[in-house]
Amino acid sequence: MGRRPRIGDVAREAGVSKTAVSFAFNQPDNLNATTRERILAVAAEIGYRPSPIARRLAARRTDQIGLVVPQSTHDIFANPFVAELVRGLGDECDEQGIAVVIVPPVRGSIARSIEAALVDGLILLGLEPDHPELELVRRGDLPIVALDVEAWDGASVIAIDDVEGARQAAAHLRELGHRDIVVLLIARHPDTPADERGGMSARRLRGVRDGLGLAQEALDGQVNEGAAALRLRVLAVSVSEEGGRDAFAALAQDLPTAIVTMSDVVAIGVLNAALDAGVQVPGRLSIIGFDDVPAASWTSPRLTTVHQPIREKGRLAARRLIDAIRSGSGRHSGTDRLPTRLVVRGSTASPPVASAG
Amino acid sequence: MGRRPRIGDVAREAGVSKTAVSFAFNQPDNLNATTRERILAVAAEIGYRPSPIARRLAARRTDQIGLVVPQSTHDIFANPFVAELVRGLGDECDEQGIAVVIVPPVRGSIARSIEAALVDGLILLGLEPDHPELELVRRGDLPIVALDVEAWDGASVIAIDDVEGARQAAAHLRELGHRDIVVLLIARHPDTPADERGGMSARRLRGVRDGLGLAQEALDGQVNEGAAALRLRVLAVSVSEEGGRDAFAALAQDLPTAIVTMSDVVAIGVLNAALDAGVQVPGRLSIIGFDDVPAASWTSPRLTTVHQPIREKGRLAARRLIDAIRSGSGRHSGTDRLPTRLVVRGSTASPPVASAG
DNA sequence: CCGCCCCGCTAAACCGGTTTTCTAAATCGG
DNA sequence: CCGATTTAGAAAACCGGTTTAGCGGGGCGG
Repeated sequence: MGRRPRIGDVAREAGVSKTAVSFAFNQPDNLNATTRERILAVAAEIGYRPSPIARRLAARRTDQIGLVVPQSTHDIFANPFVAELVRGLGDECDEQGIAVVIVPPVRGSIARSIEAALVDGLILLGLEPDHPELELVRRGDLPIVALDVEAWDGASVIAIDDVEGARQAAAHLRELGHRDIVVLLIARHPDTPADERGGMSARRLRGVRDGLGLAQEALDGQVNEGAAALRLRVLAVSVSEEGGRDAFAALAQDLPTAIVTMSDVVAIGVLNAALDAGVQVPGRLSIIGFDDVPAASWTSPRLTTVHQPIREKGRLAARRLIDAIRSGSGRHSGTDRLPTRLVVRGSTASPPVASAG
Repeated sequence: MGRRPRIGDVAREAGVSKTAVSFAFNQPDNLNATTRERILAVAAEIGYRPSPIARRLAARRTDQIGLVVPQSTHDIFANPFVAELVRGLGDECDEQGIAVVIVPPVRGSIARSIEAALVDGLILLGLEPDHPELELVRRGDLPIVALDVEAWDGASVIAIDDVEGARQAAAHLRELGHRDIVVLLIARHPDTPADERGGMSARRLRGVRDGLGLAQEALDGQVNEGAAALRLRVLAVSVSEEGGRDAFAALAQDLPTAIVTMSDVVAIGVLNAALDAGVQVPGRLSIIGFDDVPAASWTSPRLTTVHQPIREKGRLAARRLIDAIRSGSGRHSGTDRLPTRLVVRGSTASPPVASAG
């Protein structure tokens, strides 16, 4: 008899039916006050608590939503952006009594973890609509909200104005007079050299080229003749401080006058590596971040960065998803595009007057 | 017929029993290869996918663990410590195919959210064993791991050497010659003025007093006569950059020469407020953090702080919890105490020679 | 006094799977 | 050729609740 008490145990002990016990917990008004009290007393006495899983099975809802991420929890949460996003999700979910569960790939397969996820809906971060492992999601009936994609059939999209943000960043550098610039894109997979073909990186790169006044066909961007010679290099790095440090190390032999990154944490890595190497920021090297996470204004110099409303993004994603879940249709759609803006702080300045090389 | 296909639909369509369908997915060896293929083909065709909830009900496990936090997700994730902890949890959980769900209070009640949590076990953060709302947890049969408590009956504990860490921080200040020090404790609830009675704050405060060579009875710590006059003030702040800024503002009229905090994010807030106010760090004001989150070495000056192995703590918590769940007994115990150590960086120095007042 | 409705509760169906028990047919050894 | 195993899958019980349909009795209006 050491097992967990079930609803039947309470019923027997209180001399009522299972229905009555269920009513006592969920629809008290269906019961005479005396009976209800007796049932609750018995339940308390034998330590009965309705099983959450059984409850959720019958209710056909889990009251949980999943945040699907393309990499391990370890890697993903190295980016302060994600913590901010979760804060935003929490704003909406805590209020609605919905729990957030993290859904990273399990043994390399994101399909597997989604398949097993105990959720009523999904928020997709860092995943493009044509991702091979998402066939199941595309055909499935689970409501989803996709973050930072161009469009997603049958799902709501929360995006930002990537192109404009990147354009402003690049224009800022151009106005300062930079002619030797490196763009650090985000490496989706460490093996993929860069992701210029589609998705967020492509959009932002387009914005950078536009802001620099470059033709878009200069895809490999070696040396490009503008007014003066303009040199644009593109690298892909992993999204972490380490990634930024690695990029700096790789560039140390032939440092540009400005580096524009697609993530503050990468920018911070570049900044720290530069400071460690005795390279002056912004005197010798200008750095631009992206996201405007809180830590972007904790550095010295504080980071010039493209601001996006991360928490608002999370809050909105949760709200759209919950709406879709409640409406019950499964398929839904619509795009919310949130504004970006360049925040000029201390990590950018004009390039050094005598540029070697 | 627009409803989601169930196991029975597949069975009927394939001309087999529900058992066979279940076997096809879970115990393929029990089935003839031909039959299995046919079942899987039918399942794929009609888009059948076993219901995760029903599965988990029958299995009597959710394959989820909860991270119970005492405040809203919004507030909790403002502290980079939490993101680091989650990274650690992920190291273990991702590998084991266990999902992590965040369990914040729902409408102010943490008991309610725990009651509804779809989990096999809980990790308790920032909660003391005598918390009034945890009666259910204490009596319940759910395995739990408590973080940063002295002891927890029937549960595993992962803790650090708080006292020694705080002692080292204080001793460091004493050696530098500071005689006017403020300690910023963590305000558990905004209304509670300080939490000196028990728990982590009490332990760390004890460590600080010890490191300063003060008698422990000087609990209200106004002015205290040591070798030279030693002034120790204690404040409680909320754990966020804002909390640190607020504390600085409150102290601006009567600034100490050193502030020791119980959280890096608070220290960063103090630092930023000081820099904004033109107060030199560490020249005029020394600041010590606690935790050594990554951001502690992103500031300038970099933060002197008490290091604790946060990710290791998370990893170990997850491991202990999963072990307890697998062992099935429910009750378990044991304490892992992880080391702390003072990391001296740039935010501490000797106090200014001519100390006004 | 009769029929109707409402109250308070029960029995049974249901949520959607897994697992145990069991049986018919096929295989095996002797 | 016969009894003992093994194989392949079916039937039914089970996981632990919620929900629907329904029933007996009391109060009410007519």
